[in-house]
Amino acid sequence: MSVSRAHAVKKTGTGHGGKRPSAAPAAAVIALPGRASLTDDAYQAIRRRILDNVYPPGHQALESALAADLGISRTPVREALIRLANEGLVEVIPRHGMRVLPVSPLDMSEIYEVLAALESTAAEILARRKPGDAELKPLVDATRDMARSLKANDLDGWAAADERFHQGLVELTGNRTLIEAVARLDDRVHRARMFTLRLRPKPVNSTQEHMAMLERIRGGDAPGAVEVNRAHRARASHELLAIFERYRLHQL
Amino acid sequence: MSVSRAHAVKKTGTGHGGKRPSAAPAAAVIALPGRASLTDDAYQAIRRRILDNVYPPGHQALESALAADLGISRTPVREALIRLANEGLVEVIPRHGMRVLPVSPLDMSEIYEVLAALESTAAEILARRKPGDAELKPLVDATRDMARSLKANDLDGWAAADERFHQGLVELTGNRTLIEAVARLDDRVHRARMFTLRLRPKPVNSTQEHMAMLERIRGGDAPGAVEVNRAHRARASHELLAIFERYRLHQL
DNA sequence: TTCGAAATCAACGTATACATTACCAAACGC
DNA sequence: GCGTTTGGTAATGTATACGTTGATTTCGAA
Repeated sequence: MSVSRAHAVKKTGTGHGGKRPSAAPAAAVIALPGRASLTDDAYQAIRRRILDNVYPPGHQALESALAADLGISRTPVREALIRLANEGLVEVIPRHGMRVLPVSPLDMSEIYEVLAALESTAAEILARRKPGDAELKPLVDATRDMARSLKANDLDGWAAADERFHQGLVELTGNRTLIEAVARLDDRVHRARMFTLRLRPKPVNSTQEHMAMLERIRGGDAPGAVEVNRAHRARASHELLAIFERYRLHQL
Repeated sequence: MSVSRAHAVKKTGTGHGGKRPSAAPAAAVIALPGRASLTDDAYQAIRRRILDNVYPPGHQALESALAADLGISRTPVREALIRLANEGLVEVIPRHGMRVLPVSPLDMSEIYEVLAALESTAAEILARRKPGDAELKPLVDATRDMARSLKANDLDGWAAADERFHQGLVELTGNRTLIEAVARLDDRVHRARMFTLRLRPKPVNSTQEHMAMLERIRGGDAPGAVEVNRAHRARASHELLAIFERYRLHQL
């Protein structure tokens, strides 16, 4: 392997001096324990732009363009793209950079099918365990916030609370594999949920359904919890797909 | 072992030798249609070694060592490791290269819980669709091969056929998201299944249970198919964990 | 004009260079 | 002797270099 020439020479002006893209923040180079590698930064940044629809479905960007945008070199960008591709958010096309993957109605329906299975299992696990009120508080709070937001006509607030409920439900199981699998799928449908938020009738049923689910869980009624969840998810999926159909949204 | 690939740029030298233009158009470097990037090659190679227990759980290897092993540079190795880490097979430890992740009994139990949910959904979907004999043939064949292998005392053959059955079951749904999720989890428990194969009593029940499942699916009995699958998976999971307990296998 | 081959060029895949950082051991102070 | 410091070093994280490749354009002949 390479002989260690180590860090002896500092003289290497050529390395950076040449075309420093002004990225190098010479000031604070102190990496505190909460260090995030540039790869992580790039991953977070790109993922967020996709989820927030800054990079809409179908959006293409070259590695070099992303690198320039983020003020870093191609290497960490490439590494971030590998992760994003693995998670199904983008596709890397050999000579055309990355492409933000659309989610077709078919994908949607597939994902919802899997999500329903996973969340039903979560509901069942919880009902079997009969969690106390303290444990269930996050879910109760989320449901209350949904109702409040809805009353205030705050759709974004409603969506956030709804996500909190579903995420909390899964997290309460403590099954990290389950949590991870759900999170991964949630990322992929996030955009579509946000998009349809304002195209559909007000989600007046959800609060009720969430409360019903909590009731079953609290009472240890596992089959009941599963059934309520299944119905809830089936309705949601159906509504979403109907909107896709109506508005001809074949690519999200 | 080096990744099989034309284009042998052997640079055994010290690595310091300067930057020879390497123009050397000596040999014809014909890229065959079956193009696999070095990253893909590295991914496949490392993954296989993990699944085959060549790199056992806990095994550590430096990026440079892997690169040397495969006869490539660190870059494609790093990219492969990112994928493997994303899939939960390895962990990348900042200054210590990669580490093959063990699967604890807890992980195991989590994964089986999720797998059971996913596969039950597959069984339900199939039963609802009432597939014809032609469609079910792969599953019937796999079950038959399981019985044969078992009779011939060919445990590896049995395991392979069993995997074919479960994989085929999921694939028949056509739900790619489901297929992918299951495959990802299967990778993580593969080693443990192989390991316990010879530590447990002969799997005499499985054939019967698979046939029962097929019967329910064929007859369109969705709840029945789900129930049989659930029982099958629960038994399998329970047996596996019991063996872990008995043999104190706390890290696979 | 149209078709195809050659030239051009952009983008990537891979290799390599470089600087930083955690770790280890030896030196050092008590 | 023992904890602390410090220099050296291995290994990584990131940047850059470079050749390959596929797309695009150019150009010539029918």
